[in-house]
Order: sequence, then C-alpha cells, then structure tokens
Amino acid sequence: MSKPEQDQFSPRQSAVLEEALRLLVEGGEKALTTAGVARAANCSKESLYKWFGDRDGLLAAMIAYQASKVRTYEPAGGKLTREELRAHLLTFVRDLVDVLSGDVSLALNRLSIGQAGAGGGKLGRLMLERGRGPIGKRAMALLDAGRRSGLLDFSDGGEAYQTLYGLAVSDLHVRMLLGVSPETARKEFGSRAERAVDAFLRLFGAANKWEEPRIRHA
Amino acid sequence: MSKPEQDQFSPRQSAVLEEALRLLVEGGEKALTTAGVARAANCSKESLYKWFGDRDGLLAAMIAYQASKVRTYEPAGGKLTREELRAHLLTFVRDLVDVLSGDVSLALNRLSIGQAGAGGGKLGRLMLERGRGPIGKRAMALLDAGRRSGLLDFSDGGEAYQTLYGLAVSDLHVRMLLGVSPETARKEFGSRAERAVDAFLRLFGAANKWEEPRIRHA
DNA sequence: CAAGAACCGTACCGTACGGTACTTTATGAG
DNA sequence: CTCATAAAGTACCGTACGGTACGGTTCTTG
Repeated sequence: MSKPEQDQFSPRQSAVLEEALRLLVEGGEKALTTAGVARAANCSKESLYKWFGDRDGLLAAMIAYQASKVRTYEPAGGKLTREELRAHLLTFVRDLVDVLSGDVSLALNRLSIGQAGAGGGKLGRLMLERGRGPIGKRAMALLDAGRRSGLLDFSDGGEAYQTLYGLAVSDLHVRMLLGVSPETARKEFGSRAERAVDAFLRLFGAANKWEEPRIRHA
Repeated sequence: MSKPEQDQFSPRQSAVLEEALRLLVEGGEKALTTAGVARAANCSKESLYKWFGDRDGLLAAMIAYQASKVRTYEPAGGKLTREELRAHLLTFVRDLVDVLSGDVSLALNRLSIGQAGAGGGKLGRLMLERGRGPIGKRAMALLDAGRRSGLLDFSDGGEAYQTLYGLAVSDLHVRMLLGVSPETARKEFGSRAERAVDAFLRLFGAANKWEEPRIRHA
C-alpha cells in the first residue's frame, strides 16, 4: 500500500512526477511502468519505491502533485454588479472547460476511471476530492456572492452549481475521455461558454434584476 | 487485431460474452483475463481466440453485444401535445440516467476510457458510435417532433440536445465512473429529472405555447 | 578528510497473463 | 460405422512487469 500522506514533494520528486505525467499523457496507463519512469527520469527504481511505496503510491502521488499545482484563487467577497457576475461566470466556465480538456487532466481521469473497479478505487476518490472539490468550492463561492448581491435566486447552491456545470460541460468530458480529440471538442464547444452562462442566468437570475434576455436561437 | 465485423453472435458466443460482462462488472478490467473468461464460461481459450481473434477483439465484441441488446425504439411521428412532449422528455431523461448508472454500462465505459490512450482507442470509438449514437438519435427525433408540433423553438437540434443532456446528467456520469456508487448518485439525482425537463422547456419552449412556468426555488 | 546517507544503474526474481499447441470428447453427415 | 468438424480441457511458452538486492558514485556533514 502507498506511503502515508505527504503532500509536499522535494524538487527531485517533483521532477520525477513531472516525467511520469509526461509518460502517462503520451502513452496511457500501459506506458507507465516503474522501469519506464525510472529510465525517463534518470532515477532508480529503488528510489521510486522508497519515495512512493509501490506503483499505486506513485499514481496517487501523481494525482496529488498535479492537484497541488492548481491554484484555486478565491474571488473577492464584495458586492457584485451584473456585469461583474456575468464576467466571473464566463471565466469560470472557460477555465473549467480548459481544465477538463487539458492533456494531463484527461490522462489522470482516464487512469483513475480505468482503475476504479466496482469496489470504488482509491484513485477515483482522490480525483474527486482533489480535483472536483476545489473547483466546486470556487464556483459555489461565486454563486453565493451572486445571491448575496441580489443577482441570483436559488435555495440550493449545489443544485445551481450542478446546473451550471451541466450547461457548460454536457457530455463533452466523457466524449473526450473516450477519445474525441480535445481540439475537436473545443471547436465544437467554443461558443458554448456564453450560451451556458446566458442559459444559467435565465434559469437562476433574480427576476427583477435581469431584463429577460431575449435570445433568439437564430 | 480483432476479427472482422460480425455483429451477430451465436447463442454459445452470447453466453460467453454474458459471462465475460459479469466478470468485468465484478472485478474490473484486471479481472477480465482470457483464462478467467474461459473458466467462467466453460469454454476453451482456443475457442475464444477463434471467435474473437484476440483479447481486444473480445472486448470489442462485448461492447457490440451489449449495444445489440438495447432497443432504441422510435417514438411515433405524429403531432404532440404539450403534455405528451413533457412526458416523453421525462421518460427520456429517466431512461438516460438509468442506462448511464447501470452496472454494465459503467463497467464498459470504464474499460473503454481506461483503454483510450492519447491516440484514441478503438473501444472508445465503438462506445461513442454504438452507445451515444442511438441515444442521441432518439432524443433528436423527439426534439424535432416537438419543434414540428410548434412546442419547441431552436435552430440547432444538436445544441438543444446537448443542453438537455447537460441539464439531466451534469457531472453525474463522470462521478459514477470515478467510483461514486450508483445508489448514492441516483439518490442525489432522483428529483433531477423533472427539474431538468422544466429547465429545458424554459430555455427552449416556444414562447407562446408554454405559460412561463413560475418555479420558485423554494 | 572520513563516515555515512542518498541515490543511480543494473541485474535479478517470481509471477501472471496473452497466445499457441495438443489430446480428448462429442456431434453430425455420408 | 466412419470420418470430419467443433470445441473442451490442459499443458506449455515467451514476455513483460512489479518488486528487491547490490555495487558503485556523488553529496552532505562533522
């Protein structure tokens, strides 16, 4: 079993994990052998096992390492204007799609999903905690700010967030996980961000604050 | 490489594939060894290789076999009333969630996704064609009928379908793929179907046909 | 400088699995 | 009855990979 929680990695270890991520992105899980990582990173297998315990520990460390690179900045807590909220929602949606369509994110999600048997794998839980968690927290904070500013109307923030997520991502993520190239997907979803935010505001905008946007589906 | 397209399977072969699916659902990909399938199905490895070519052929056959079991009935083509359209949308959404949260569907998606390297695996394409394709066709036909009946207003059916899909599924599918138990997910998403359909109709309902439903998010 | 730790490179081991070959048993046609 | 085909069961082979051991080299530290 993998080594105890040790979320900080030495520079050397980070370099090794970086190399491991590169291998994973290039060749999928089958390409991620301990010998391969050692060779690519110019380190010894013995060090790998000393640092990460076993192969599963290495995989978990890769996820933790990648998650540690994502800065989940909190938006300012003050009052928001309509335009600010809309702009923040738009950047959130764009960031979300960018993250989900990133090479490394796709590779790690594939890895965790492939690993997740019926019993529910450890890696899947890690991805949910370290990946989705922070993103969701950021979005919920933004939505809450919108409500406090009188611009949004909802009772269950989770429900609102789920709706926003669904509008923004739809089946894009799974399709990419199944092999649709991120370029193709991004092209197809290029104009989706605005539409998603508009739809979200039509559904959850406080009635008196948003002149019902008249979107003609031309 | 796998055997040529041969979408029909003999009863014996179907029984073997059924057993293989059972193994996959129970233990994930690692449990799906050729020897294991042969043992569980009381057949010889030699027969497996004769029928399916190699292991990848077996995996592809499992996907094709499972897809062949799903009947994608076309809804009637006549005019729809408001209530009929809403009911059809609701059953579609419920069916969709049921399918996606099914044991076999999850296992096959995990398999295909785990297989799908950067180069885009063959299995992923199969899942997209045989799984998503028919479901999407059915939904598009329904949406089109709604538009022809003057109840829906959209120009791009694909866009409307993506919206419906996103509202209905959100990140439910990926979370289940990562290991969230279908029971948990289904509970969390139990009441979502109506909300998704309502939201969809608010977004795409023809303006004069649907008295703007005043949903208070109590 | 000396002692020790950290670590690289390589060689090694056991095993599990994909794939093949062979023998035996059943079935069905001529 | 006889022969051929199909398929079960088993034994086998090669290899690839996870994990360990060890000798040599560099780096730190007193």
